[in-house]
Amino acid sequence: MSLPDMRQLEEAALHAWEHAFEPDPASREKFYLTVAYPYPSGAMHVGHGRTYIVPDVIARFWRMRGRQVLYPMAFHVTGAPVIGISRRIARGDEKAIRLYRDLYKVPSETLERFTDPLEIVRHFSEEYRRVMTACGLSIDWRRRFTTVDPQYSKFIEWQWLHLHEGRHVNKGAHPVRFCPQCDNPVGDHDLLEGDKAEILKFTLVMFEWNDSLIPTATLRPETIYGVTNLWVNPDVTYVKALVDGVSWVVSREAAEKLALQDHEVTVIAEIPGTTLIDQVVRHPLCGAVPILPAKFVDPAMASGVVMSVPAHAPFDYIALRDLQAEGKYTAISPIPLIKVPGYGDFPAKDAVERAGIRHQTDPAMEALTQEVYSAEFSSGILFEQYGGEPVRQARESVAALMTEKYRSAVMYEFDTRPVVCRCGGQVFVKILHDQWFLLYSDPAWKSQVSEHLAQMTLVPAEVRTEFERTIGWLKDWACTRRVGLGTRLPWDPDWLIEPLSDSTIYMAYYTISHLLKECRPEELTPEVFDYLFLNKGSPPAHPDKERLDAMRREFEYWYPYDFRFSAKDLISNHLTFQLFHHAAIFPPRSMPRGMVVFGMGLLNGAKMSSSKGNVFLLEDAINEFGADTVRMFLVGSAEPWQDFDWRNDLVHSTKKQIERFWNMVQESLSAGGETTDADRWLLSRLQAHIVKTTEALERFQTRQALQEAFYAIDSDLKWYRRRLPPGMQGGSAYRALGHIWTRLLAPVIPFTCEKLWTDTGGEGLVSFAPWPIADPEKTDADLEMAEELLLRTLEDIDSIRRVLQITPTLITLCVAPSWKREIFSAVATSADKNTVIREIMKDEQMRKRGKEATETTRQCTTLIHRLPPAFIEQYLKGGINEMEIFQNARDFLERECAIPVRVVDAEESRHPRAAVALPLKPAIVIE
RNA sequence: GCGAGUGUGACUGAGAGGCCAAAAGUGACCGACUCAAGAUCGGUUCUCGCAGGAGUUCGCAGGUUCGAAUCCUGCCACUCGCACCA
Repeated sequence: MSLPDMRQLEEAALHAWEHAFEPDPASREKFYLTVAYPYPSGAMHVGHGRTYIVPDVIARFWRMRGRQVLYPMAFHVTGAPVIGISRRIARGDEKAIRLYRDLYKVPSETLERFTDPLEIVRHFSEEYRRVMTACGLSIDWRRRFTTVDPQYSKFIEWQWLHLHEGRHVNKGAHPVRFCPQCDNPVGDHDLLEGDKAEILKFTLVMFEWNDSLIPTATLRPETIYGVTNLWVNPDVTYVKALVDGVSWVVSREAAEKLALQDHEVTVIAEIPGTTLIDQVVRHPLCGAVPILPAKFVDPAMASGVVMSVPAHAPFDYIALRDLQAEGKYTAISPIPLIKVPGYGDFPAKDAVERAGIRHQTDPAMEALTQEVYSAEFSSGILFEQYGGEPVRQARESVAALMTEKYRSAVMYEFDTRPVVCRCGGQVFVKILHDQWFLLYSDPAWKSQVSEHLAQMTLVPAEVRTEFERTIGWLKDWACTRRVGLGTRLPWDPDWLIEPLSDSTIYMAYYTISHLLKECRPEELTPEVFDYLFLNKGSPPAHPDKERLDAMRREFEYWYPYDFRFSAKDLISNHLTFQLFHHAAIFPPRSMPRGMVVFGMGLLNGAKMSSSKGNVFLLEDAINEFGADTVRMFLVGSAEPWQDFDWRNDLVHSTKKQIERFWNMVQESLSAGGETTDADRWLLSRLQAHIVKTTEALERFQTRQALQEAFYAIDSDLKWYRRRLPPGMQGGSAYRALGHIWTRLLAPVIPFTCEKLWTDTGGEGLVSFAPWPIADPEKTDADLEMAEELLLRTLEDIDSIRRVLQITPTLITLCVAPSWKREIFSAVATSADKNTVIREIMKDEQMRKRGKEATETTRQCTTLIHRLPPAFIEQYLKGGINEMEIFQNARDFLERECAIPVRVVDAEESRHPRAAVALPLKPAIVIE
């Protein structure tokens, strides 16, 4: 059988598909699906392939179901990454150049132009489009755009004016990780060290010392009432600095940090730690206390000075105890202030003693501190004289009081240090000003989103809890940037809109993007978009009202989108953000309907990663295996939401399977017109496969669909061929099957099927051919059961022969007699297995058989348990005549067994084994 | 650490209280066809068994049930997310 020339076949199909997938509003029902548009900063690998191919399979399926299907694509180019890449390439960074030249195979003359960031996205978006087309994606390329198109910017401006009006954006100060060397905030992925570090908010408690203030940093301001002393590290050099005009004493490091946190700082003098020891300081809430020496005080931690609450802080307790053991400061005793269940007056002391800790440096100290802190926070209550509030509340109220009356300030610090930037510099906390925030923390907004989420279809269902959690967890999002590509904030043009924030409702933009290209950007005022998307106001005085109305119709027709497809790592940002923005901008009838969340990709068992070079480029895969093979492998190796593993050996075998399919359909073209039982059986089975394939695709189960549409039919054909009379190549059903089979597989392997469709006499493109519909008339359950019975019997014969050591010369099948069938039916229909035997024995004929009858009842009970319920149900309907089935199939059975086969009624046989015959399980006698 | 999810035979992966020794595909082995290799086709692939059977398995340890890969509890391992970044 000649194999298809895939390349030629692909070219022919691509030619036929040109402009075929450019849907306009129609009277038919629509199906609008979107994917997260790519950021084209590198070449596509096979992982990307799946992201776009799975939705394409779904798109093609619904198109064949008669829907008007829209599958658009665009390119996300806003943000900073390409700027970084172009800089690295410009400065000759080896690693970047290797990645682009060797892995992504960018020609050197193109690479030279990559010093311009726009060249990078231009190059790769062209590549994306080329490769996506080669994959057979049924995308409407007329609607393609990039996020720096001037029309798109107008759309973003419109959206943001609404967000502003709706009070969803606000300006504020915000602490961020900041690298003074880079002069920029640093994200997680920019850190060499300390990527787990969180920013903690300390309260600076101001102690007075001579003409200066000594700020001690604490997370527990309420413990001020129990302060017995301060701790200062005698080995550290402190500084006296003017902070906003007031003299403070802090560590040198602290002075630098404070300068980044909204303070004007001038260092005046150095003060050795030793100078501070034994000095006396005052605070209105605890009176005068001395400064004591402690080595554990870290100058890099917040202000470098801490207050000591030995009753409640294990570190403080043990440090004081150690000093007192040397006979120093014996006059100081811990001051309790919090009542905690499970502890005495001095929780720190209890904890230390319970844990048997002897020394400050004991590694268990951290955990112990945490234990005491959490206990006090969750169930501690301040003593009456300190207000009697639970710690939880007191923490807030005491901090507020100190800020208001006692000059306390806030200082941010990391919980773990050091934090190091990719450039090697130390990272600090800086307070950014004038930053704009999307107020995702707004409870009203959150609940609006939650309510909508409850009505959405989510696939797989398990992701719902993750979405719910994300909605609850989201805090305000800093949504503006100073650097990068993007649209400027309309009311504050010094800021650029952050790239995740400009990609939230662009699915609406697709509906009109092809028509917008004709519009001059300056015509696209907010009123125009209000009219288009919100049906607000009358059409503004626009030079081309007809075009506006055409756009309105597009939007009204397509929106809302039916499904959005995206990888699961986007749940906690993009996928949830877009719900917030839809809720803020659109009325309920335009809200998204569903989302499908994908798993991640592996390559030969290891995580795919461009930076590690562990990628397989999609274009290479297509060239090597053919687009259909790549498609079939990607949708067939795992369901969309599962992680999948690209393995070359499995891809190879996928290619062979497509070839087998091709051969079988070609072969079916020459099949004869005779109709045998096997043909009726094949058609009957096919109806079920049609139903199951359809249901699977409706649920996005592409793997399941392929299992039914390919492997299940394939294995039916194996049996079919076995059943055909010798010499017969294939009957009428085989021929009919080819025509249907081609359509069932068309969404997955459209290139191959386009050609086969033509060959099998289909009209037009298979891409638009009607999806097969199961014909219940063709289903014959009795026939299917008869074949199943034959198969089971053959298996039984086989398993006997395997253990048998004689060479058999004759097989006798002994069919169960009618009285056994009666018992079988009685057992199968009885509700109570315990009384059934009594019922049976009421019959006189059965009583005569005595022990034989009870034994048969027992055997039937066991057998019924072991057979599929559907099988038994069908048997009870009465259309099965075992004797007839086996008699009719005698030729077949003899062929299979290669020895004579006799079929008799069990009662006619004198062989002792004949007695074990049961309905659906004839006794087999091999001699 | 916190949150969500996953853990099945050599591998990928069905399975959602009795049809389960557990689908399908891959791999491996054996046969057929070939001068031969490949492709293709047929068979076998947990252990034992001279009659269609029995035994031991579904991350680990318990529990519920007449009965558990499937339900519950605990533990272990892996994946994803934890934000100013696409």
